[in-house]
Amino acid sequence: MSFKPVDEQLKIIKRGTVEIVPEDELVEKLKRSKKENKPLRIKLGCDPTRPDLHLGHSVILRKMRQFQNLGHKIILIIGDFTALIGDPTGQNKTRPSLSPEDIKENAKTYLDQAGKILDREKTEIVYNSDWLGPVTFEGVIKLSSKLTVARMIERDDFSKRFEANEPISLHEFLYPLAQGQDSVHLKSDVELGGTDQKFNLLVGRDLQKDDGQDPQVCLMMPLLVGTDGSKKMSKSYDNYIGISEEANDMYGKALSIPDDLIYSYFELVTDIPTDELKNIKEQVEKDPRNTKHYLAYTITRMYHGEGKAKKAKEHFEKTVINKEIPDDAPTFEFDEGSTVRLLDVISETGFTQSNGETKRLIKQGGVSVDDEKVKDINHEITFSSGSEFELKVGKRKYARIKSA
RNA sequence: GGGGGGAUACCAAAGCGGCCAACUGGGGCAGACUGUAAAUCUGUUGUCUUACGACUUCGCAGGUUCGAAUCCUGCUCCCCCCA
Repeated sequence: MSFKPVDEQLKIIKRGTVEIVPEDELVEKLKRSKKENKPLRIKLGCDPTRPDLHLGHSVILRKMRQFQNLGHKIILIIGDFTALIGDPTGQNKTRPSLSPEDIKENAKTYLDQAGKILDREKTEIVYNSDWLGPVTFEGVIKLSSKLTVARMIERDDFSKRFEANEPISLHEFLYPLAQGQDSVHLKSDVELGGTDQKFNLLVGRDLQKDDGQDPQVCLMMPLLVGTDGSKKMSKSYDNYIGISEEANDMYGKALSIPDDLIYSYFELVTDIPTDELKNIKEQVEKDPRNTKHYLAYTITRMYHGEGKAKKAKEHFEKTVINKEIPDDAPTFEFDEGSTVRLLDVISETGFTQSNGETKRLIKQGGVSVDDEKVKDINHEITFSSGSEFELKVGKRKYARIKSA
C-alpha cells in the first residue's frame, strides 16, 4: 500500500495532540516509513481494570484509529501483567491487585468496547504477561537499576501521596519500567498516552535507547474534561459519558457539558472532518445551543447510528424541554376498585430506595401525578375502571399507572 | 528493632461518657431558574412509622456503666519518626 504524503499524515496526527516528543523524530519516522513502504508500529497499552470505556478513553483510541486509517500498524497491549501492579498515575491510592480471572474478563469487555472505535481486523492484540511473565528476579533487578529513586519520587503522583502521608508500595515504582519494557519488546515507533502518561512514555524511550533501538516517539493527548466542566473525565468522578451508554443518556449527558467545552469535544471525540472544525468554532460563538445539540447528535450517531440519534434528540426535547412523559415509560397495574397510597405506588415502581426517600421526594415537590405536583405524603390514588395516570418521580423517572 | 499517631455514614473530616442518627465540606437527590440533565440559589441526605416514636450504625470482639462513637482489654489494618 502507499502512504499519504508526510505533511498530510502529520496534519491528521496532530489534530488535538498536546505534545509530540520529539516532533522531528516523528517526521523522520514518517518519511522513512513512506520511503520504505513500511508501516510504523504504534503502541497503546491498556489497563484491564476498568472495563467501562468512556469518551475520555475514546480520545486516544480515536487517535489510534487515525493511525490505522493512515496505514500504520497499531498494537494494543492488554496490560494483564502490569495490572498486577496497577498504574499509580493520577492515583491517590494504591490500586488493588486483580485476580487473573478478573483481568481476563475485563480484557474481553475492553476489546468489545474498543472495537467500536478501532478496526479490530487490523489491530494486533498482545498480552504483556507473554514477555513480562518470564522475566526473572535478576531481570527485574537489572531493569530497576536503570531508574533512580530521585527520579521516581519527583513525579507528582508520588510526591503528593508522599507528602499526604499516603502509602506508596514499592512495587508501584516498577510500573513505568514494565510499561517501558513493553516498548522494548515490541520495538514500537510511537506510543500514545494521555498527558498524565508522559513519564511512563519517556521511560520507554530510555529503555529502548539503552537496548540500542531507535527510540519511540511519545504522543500525548489531552485529558478530556468531564461533563462537570472541571475535572478530567473519569468513572470515579461520575462525570463521564460511556461509549456503551444508551443513546438517550449519551445525548442528554453530552448536552450537559459547559459551553466552553463544545469545541474541544468536537475536536477530540467526534469524526467531524478536521477542515470543518473552523466552522464549528464560529458556530459555537454564534449559536452555542444548537451547536451543542449538533455535538450531542454527532456523538450519539457515532455510537448508535443516525436513527437512534434522531430518536434521542426527540426524546430529550420531549422529556426535558417539554417535560412530557416519554413513550417508553413503564406501565404498572393496580387492581380495579382499589385505593392505594401514592407512597406504595412509588414503592411498587422501584424508583426509590426506601419509603423515607419517597416521602422526602413528595414533600420536596419531586413527585407529580398527571402533571400536578403532589406534596401530601398521605395522598391516595383510587383506581376505578379504566383509570390511568402519568406518574413522574424526580427529574427523570416516569411511569404509567393504571387499573387492571 | 524502638517511639508516636490513626481507623466515624458515599468520600473527606468534627465529635472524645448522656443535649449524637452524629458539626462541616464535597458528592448524591429534589425544588426554583435556564437553551440544557450546565451554572447559581434553596432544601434534603440511616431504616421503619401519618406522626409520637422505635430500631440498626462510628475498624472487629469482648468488658465497665443507669447510659459509650466517646472509658478499659484483646485483635486486625494503616500512617509517621528514629534505627
